[in-house]
Amino acid sequence: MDTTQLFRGTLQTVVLRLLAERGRMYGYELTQHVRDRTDGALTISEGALYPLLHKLVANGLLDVEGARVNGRQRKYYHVTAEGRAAAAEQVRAFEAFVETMRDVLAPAPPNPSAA
Amino acid sequence: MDTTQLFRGTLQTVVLRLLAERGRMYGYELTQHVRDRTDGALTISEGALYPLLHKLVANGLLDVEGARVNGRQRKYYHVTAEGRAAAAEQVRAFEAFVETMRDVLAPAPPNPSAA
DNA sequence: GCTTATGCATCGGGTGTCGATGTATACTCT
DNA sequence: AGAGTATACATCGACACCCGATGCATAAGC
Repeated sequence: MDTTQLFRGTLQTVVLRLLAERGRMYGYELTQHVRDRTDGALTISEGALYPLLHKLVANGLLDVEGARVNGRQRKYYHVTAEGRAAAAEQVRAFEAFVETMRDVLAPAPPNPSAA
Repeated sequence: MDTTQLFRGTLQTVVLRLLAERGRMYGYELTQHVRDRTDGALTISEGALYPLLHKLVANGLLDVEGARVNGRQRKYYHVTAEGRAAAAEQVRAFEAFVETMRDVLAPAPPNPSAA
């Protein structure tokens, strides 16, 4: 089956979080880093990443900085203050989501007698 | 923001798991049960639920059983053997997904020196 | 008799993602 | 010199999943 479906809506959180943690990264680096860090469990497709990066810049969550390294073009991204706040909030939202999911998927709910 | 986006791709897992746990339920009951169990954090829209139930039946993961209670029509669903296996697998997949997410979202990864 | 709750259902549209495709430069191997 | 691979950007068509609106029908409450 496809685990992929679950990652839907997570990409933005991942990108913001990684950039918040690591200061600045460029697109290709993001794909490689995530692939390595998850042992291939999560791979960011370029078709999803680049449009997202553009959108995040347009929304003021990221800033871009062009560069040229070893003759190759790069675009370094880093989070804005707003982006950093968004990252934190989305990580929190993810934790809440997991919590909710566990409540639903739990084998048996505890008796809701008292508070 | 919308926490809703995260639940994408989770609905099938939720439905299968609940039915595997509780034996049999009907559509409306599923929506109410999930709403109550999560204190409103997760609400299953009918526009998402009914097509899914039909699909799961078509795929052999669920069986249907028509009924009439208090003059009102109901359709009880219960998991097949295949559905039960799928439920277990999808819950496992969800746990793996969460695990992967934590690896990515973790503040700092441990040094990957030894096993 | 209107509204609310129960209970089923479909359908149009939006959104996020994949996969394919395209461009360009640098390195490696033969 | 030419082919293949890695690096690095980007777009675009198609698909899957879901929401919100809408519809039908019965029962209960006001």
